[in-house]
Amino acid sequence: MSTNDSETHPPFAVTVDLAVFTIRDGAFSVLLVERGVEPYAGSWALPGGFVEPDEDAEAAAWRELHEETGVERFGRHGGHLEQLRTYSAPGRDPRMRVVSVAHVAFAPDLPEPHPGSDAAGARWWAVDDLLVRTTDPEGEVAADVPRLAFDHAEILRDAVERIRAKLEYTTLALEFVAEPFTLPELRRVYTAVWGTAPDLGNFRRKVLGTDDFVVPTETHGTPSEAGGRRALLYRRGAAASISPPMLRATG
Amino acid sequence: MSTNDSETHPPFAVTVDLAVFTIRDGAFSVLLVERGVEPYAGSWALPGGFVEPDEDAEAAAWRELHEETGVERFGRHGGHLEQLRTYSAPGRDPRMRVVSVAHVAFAPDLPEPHPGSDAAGARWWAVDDLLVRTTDPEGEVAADVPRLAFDHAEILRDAVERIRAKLEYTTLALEFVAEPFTLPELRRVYTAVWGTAPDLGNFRRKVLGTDDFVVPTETHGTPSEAGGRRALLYRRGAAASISPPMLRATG
DNA sequence: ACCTGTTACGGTCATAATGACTACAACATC
DNA sequence: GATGTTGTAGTCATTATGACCGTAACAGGT
Repeated sequence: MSTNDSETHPPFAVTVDLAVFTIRDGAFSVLLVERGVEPYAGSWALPGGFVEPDEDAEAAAWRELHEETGVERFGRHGGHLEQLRTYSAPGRDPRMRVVSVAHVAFAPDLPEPHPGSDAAGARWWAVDDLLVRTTDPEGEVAADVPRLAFDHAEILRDAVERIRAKLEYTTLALEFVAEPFTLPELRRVYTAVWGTAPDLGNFRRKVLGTDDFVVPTETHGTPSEAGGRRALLYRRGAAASISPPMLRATG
Repeated sequence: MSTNDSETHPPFAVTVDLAVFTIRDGAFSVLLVERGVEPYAGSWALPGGFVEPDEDAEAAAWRELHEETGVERFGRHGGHLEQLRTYSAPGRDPRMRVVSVAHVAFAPDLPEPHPGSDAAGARWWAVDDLLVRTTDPEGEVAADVPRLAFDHAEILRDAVERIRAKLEYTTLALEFVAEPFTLPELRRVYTAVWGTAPDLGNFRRKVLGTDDFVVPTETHGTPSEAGGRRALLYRRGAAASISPPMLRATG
């Protein structure tokens, strides 16, 4: 703000919306709440709420995340929250003029959420199903997969694309796994988010070749139910970016 | 927004701020306005203003851009405007609670701006000077280089980094030049924005090797004052991304 | 103890892309 | 026509990638 100080400044409500992601049973999943009040009562939407007078948008996002999922600020379990972008179309909320600062958050397999005060329900949904439902008119998904309220389908699309892109050139995939973790576990993050599995050997070479991406431990993981050799355990390294980037399937 | 509908929603003012960039005399430059009213009267700031009830943030950004610079929506001269991020710290404006949706815009060498209604002045500043002034306590710059009002120094830093990064993997550099243009002209964009000059031959190889980045014409440019061979003229191609990216100096 | 299926790990090899150069062509000016 | 400047084209070693393959380590059954 800088000019027009003496003019009227129309009042807005400012909210935050959250696209909270995790990997559940190998599926890239997002948290939705079932709205208990109008508008869109009974519909599913991204969790969110109003920004309070004494907090900025990110603090509000953390607070809402806690209220909706019981998640504290992520500890050594990993996890990440960042601003996505702001949605401000005049008609996006039928009640009044609402500007929403959308955020993206994700963490390793989070607990089942418990609905907030005025939400009728809360659960994880597979991202792919939601995207098919909201994009493809006659996509093949389970009948109970919902459409999203407000402009949340657009927010979800943007959030997913942001995460898919950021996996390429940052180490954010680390925030999807709990320490300690194995390389195959980390690879499963990329597989779930991108929908395609990076080559096993090449993935190892890239991750281990990037300085301080992961830090090896001395111990080995527990054998998976399917048997097989036990993988070495790693911890998150301090590196934040990958260069050159690890690109998704070329096509 | 989704939950807590029945609670109070504190009123906010919503503004847009613009970081408008261009290349002037080979220097990466940003537009600032001198504030004519309190707070920060006499200080320099990014142009901006309040969002009106019937427009979204991007429309408000276009409107403010026009009011401040006289620039219409960019025509065949190139140019680009996109949302950067939203700044919402409680104390960022001393008068009241203001949330600002910052935008980044740029275009080929724009005309001299004419100050808006309640701005005392408006002019282009070299980005490097401003960054030195606001970052390095005792940096070596001309004495008249200002500090920025509000949190605009932070916004400027974020905007600059966004543009520098986007030049690597998109064709946005094209929006800094007017058609038709020569490859050396296009290279000067990268040189100005990054502060380092990409190798001449390698730059050619990359640009010409990227499908539909630029489209050659039949004619040649005018000889520069320093003489030398006349470069071939090109037009902007339809390609939007560069892959693999063109990276800045490795160090 | 041995076989079998499964998973992790460590390599190879051709190909693509890059960084650093060098040689040459086309202009202006003296 | 000599000289300086700038654009264009090509070389070559190095790096990174994609697509493999072979082997090691484990579980479970026979």
